[in-house]
Amino acid sequence: MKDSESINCLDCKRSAKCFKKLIPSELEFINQNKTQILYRKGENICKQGAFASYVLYISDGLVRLYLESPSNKNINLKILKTSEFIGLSSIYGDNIYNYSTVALENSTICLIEKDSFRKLLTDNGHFASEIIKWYCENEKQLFNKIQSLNNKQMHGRLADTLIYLCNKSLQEEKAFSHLSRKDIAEFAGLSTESTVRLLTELKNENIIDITGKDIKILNLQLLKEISRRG
Amino acid sequence: MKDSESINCLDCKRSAKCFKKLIPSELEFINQNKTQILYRKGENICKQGAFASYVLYISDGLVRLYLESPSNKNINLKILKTSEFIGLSSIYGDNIYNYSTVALENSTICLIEKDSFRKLLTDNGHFASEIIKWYCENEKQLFNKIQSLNNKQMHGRLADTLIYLCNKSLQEEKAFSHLSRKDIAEFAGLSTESTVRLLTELKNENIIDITGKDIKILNLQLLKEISRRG
DNA sequence: CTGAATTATTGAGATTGCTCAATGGATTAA
DNA sequence: TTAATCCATTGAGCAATCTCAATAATTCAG
Repeated sequence: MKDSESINCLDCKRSAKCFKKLIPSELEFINQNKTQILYRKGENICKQGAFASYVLYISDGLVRLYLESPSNKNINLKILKTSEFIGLSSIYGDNIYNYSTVALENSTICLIEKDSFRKLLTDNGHFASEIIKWYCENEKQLFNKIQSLNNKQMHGRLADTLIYLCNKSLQEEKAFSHLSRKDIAEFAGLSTESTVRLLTELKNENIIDITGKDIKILNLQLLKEISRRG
Repeated sequence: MKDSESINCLDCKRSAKCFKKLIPSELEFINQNKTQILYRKGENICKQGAFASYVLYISDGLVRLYLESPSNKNINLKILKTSEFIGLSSIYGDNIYNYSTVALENSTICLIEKDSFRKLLTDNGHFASEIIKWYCENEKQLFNKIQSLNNKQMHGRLADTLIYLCNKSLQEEKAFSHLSRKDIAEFAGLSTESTVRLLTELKNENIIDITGKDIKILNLQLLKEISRRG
């Protein structure tokens, strides 16, 4: 978090690819219909089930997205970074968020009026197409998650999680420093205890290196093999 | 399947809501860039991993959509009916299908050139918005699936599956008559044997009624309670 | 109609991964 | 610094669910 002063969308240096498809008047329109808010580390940016009036855009920050369940057993779906959207899935349909998000570090979020966002979608097919690209990629990730949860046992699931969390862009964000063992477990769909046990195992086999909270993959090939075998 | 003669899109009586957003010249454009194919019961309409050049549209039929895994353990995601799309998630991104589909009964499928479909999306924001509506609904379903698989045990998962498969529109299609116990199990993410045992249990408790392949819910309230409790 | 093949059902034992409990380490507040 | 709290780790037992095997029922081809 560098500043909390509201940036004009036309000057925004952290704008997503889709915004490049807008003409100046449309960008100005968004600018008129957005608010910028600073969320502090640990604060919920949106809550599953809550009324969704805005599409959220991460102007600067790091966010964990997860599904809640009545049984108090959550599932982490992804870590979102600067220039990513939250809540695109609530543009149409029920007017509620389908998931919760929490700020992993202080984050500046742009709240864009949903109605305004919709107007841009209908007015500008190029903009809408970029959003559809996002949905395509997003769905692929959800399919991966489903396959991981349904077809793999502990080892495979944790391997999938580690491969995801160690990807280059999350490494840059030092994602692990913001995640507890419980968080990692909730990515893999495991109990915290099982996760700890497996992590120790992987460390002893020199497949990963653990330094404090940080985890580094030493043998990616082998980890991928574990993921593949399930 | 009533006929296999290619219908002109402008005359199509089974067109999805999004097509209503197209102007006649755009409909004609689709008409020029589509082919219609009859798939017989049991045939694969698309295969996960295969090259995806078309967006598929069910002109008339019933289709099961599932994810495959190397371990030969599949997951059924949904049953698609007349006027629904297959493969919308492959419009952008890798040029491959992310899932497989199989015809549950003889089905007439329209294959629409992907490039043409994309052109309509960029040209017509209202059309694109309808597709985005589809994605929103679709994502919600996937979240439900993830929550069901990750947070619930056998009873809750099977309850979810039965509630889904017994919904009014699938009832009309006699979905169960096309599904084996294994298919039901792969909806719930259970082994076939566990599924059979649980079904018998539910029948003995008069929560469902089993007549041949058909299953009817007798006590929806209780089934929902089982789903809720997980 | 009849055997062959597939699908459904049931039982018993094996396995996976969870829960609970205890302990140690780290971080925070005063 | 010292509690107090929270998080991480480890062990042991237990519960959920799968796998394997045997049998019954159904469907299908000729």
